[in-house]
Amino acid sequence: MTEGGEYSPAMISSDPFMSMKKMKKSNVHNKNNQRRFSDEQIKSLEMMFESETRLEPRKKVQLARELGLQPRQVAIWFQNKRARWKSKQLETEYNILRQNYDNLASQFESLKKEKQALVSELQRLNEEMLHQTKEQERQCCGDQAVVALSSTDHESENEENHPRCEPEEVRPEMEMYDEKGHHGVLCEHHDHDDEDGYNSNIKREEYFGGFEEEPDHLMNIVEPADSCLTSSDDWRGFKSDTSLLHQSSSNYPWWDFWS
DNA sequence: CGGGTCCTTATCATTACTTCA
DNA sequence: TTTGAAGTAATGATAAGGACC
Repeated sequence: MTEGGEYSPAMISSDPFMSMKKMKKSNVHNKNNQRRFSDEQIKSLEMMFESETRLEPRKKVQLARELGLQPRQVAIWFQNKRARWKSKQLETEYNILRQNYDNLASQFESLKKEKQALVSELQRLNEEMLHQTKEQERQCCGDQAVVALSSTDHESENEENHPRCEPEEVRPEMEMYDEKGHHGVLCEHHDHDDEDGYNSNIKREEYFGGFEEEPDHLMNIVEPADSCLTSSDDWRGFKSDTSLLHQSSSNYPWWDFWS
């Protein structure tokens, strides 16, 4: 079609199946026979749109008269503007949410690593402390060891006749708390002895179990959320749900997953 | 309830611009 | 460097269907 709004020969001959309706449809121009509005017209329309995205009929007619357009054209311009503005808004909001998500995922990863490092450090310190306890027991109970080993009633030992425990000043150091605040006191268990006759007084599996099992335990809990957070497929399917955010941030601290 | 108006959404046709051989 | 075809984004307009009066 030509700029002047006439049916071009190419239009008619190149597509014989094009309906008259469609030919007419693409042939509507304003009174100046321009297909696109002038910069001045666009500027005025934009300004009006900024102040109100919907035009009152009276204003529409007035604006159309000022710009030399049909009221219908102004209405259509506003319709298109609203629709396209809306989709742009959606895109912008999506990008913002996406950026927020990326930041959170990144923070989550660093915290996860930091937490893992702290757990390892805690485990190392526990083992070191255990070692020190053994050393102290060896030193302070060395003389009694002979007596203890010579006893024939080894199985019937109980708390009362078991004075070989740590000196008082050591006990507080043996008290431990895991991440949940569960209290673990070394030397409270006397369930079994080590092969070398030394009662470790600790069920290591019980005390460290939480830590040793932790990777799997943690993964069982964290991974689904993790994969959900990092999977682009899931992301695409993710519905923005602010109640979820509120739940996780206020009612249900996310760090509880880690304990 | 039917008609008119306006809206949203999807789509079309055209223009202007960019890319690339 | 120039040029023309192909691709693409922007834009003005229409149609369908729904909501409201």
